[in-house]
Amino acid sequence: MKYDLQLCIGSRLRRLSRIADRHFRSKLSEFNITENQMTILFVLNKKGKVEQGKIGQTLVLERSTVSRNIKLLEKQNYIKRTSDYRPEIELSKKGNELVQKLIPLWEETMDELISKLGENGLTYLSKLENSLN
Amino acid sequence: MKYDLQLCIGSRLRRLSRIADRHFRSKLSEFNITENQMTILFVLNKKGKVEQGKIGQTLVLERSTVSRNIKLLEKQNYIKRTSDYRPEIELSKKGNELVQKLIPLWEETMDELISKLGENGLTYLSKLENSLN
DNA sequence: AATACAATGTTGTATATACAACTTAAGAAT
DNA sequence: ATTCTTAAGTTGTATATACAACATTGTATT
Repeated sequence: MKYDLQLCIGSRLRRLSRIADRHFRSKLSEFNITENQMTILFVLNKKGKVEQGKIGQTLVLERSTVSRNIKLLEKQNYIKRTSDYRPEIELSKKGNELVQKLIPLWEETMDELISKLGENGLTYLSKLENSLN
Repeated sequence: MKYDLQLCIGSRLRRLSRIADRHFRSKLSEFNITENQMTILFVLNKKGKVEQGKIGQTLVLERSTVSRNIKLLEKQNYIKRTSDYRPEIELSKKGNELVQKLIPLWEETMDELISKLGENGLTYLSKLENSLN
């Protein structure tokens, strides 16, 4: 083999994302949401009322993934949607309150991860993102 | 917020792994296996007959994930297992033949990705791995 | 050897994701 | 305005993963 198996870029990136997710998830156990749902709530917090598709566009998520997550978040009354088709989504009051609780936890996790990654870690991550598209 | 949402390390690593996976997957459409199963086959190709747990250890995969993948690979007769409990796994003849076909495709994909990542990309990835644990 | 504990494997449940098929609406072209 | 095309949303199916519960087997202690 030209490269060693351990070099497999796919397998390694998958592993890295599992590690990072574990950090975030450990802070979310008391809330009934996932890491992914957290980032969706943050998008809504930042952008206000947006079309559903805009969320996927921001986070580069599949339409189906967004669709299902929206449904899960709505079930817990964290978001509101306007029309039936091509709805606009926004945080509910309850969702807003949740976001206020989540932000410090997310920041703690980011602090943890950044301290692990070191000063240059974020730069490396950005460089990977810039080249991989 | 202390950090910008777009900086979320979890969300970004998830996205990167999706991108890399897409590259590998596009080469796998004619075979009935996934990226993850491919790496498992490669582990078996490299290590020969191993305990199932060793696979998870090598790739840092959950026991349940390995268990289910083994089952899927066995269903297609790509691997053989010895005993019933705590089995030893190895490639079948058919599995070996598949691996021989997969290796060049995997290498092509690695070439693609490495050319995108640039010379330093792999170094950055390694640094991320070394710091994130 | 018998018991207790630890490691390993399996299975159930829930979400993440890909991809395809389908539905519905919006916009363009006439 | 009607028709056509395209974009967006939903849903079905399959795997990836986490986590918990459970089963099985090895190992250590006595």
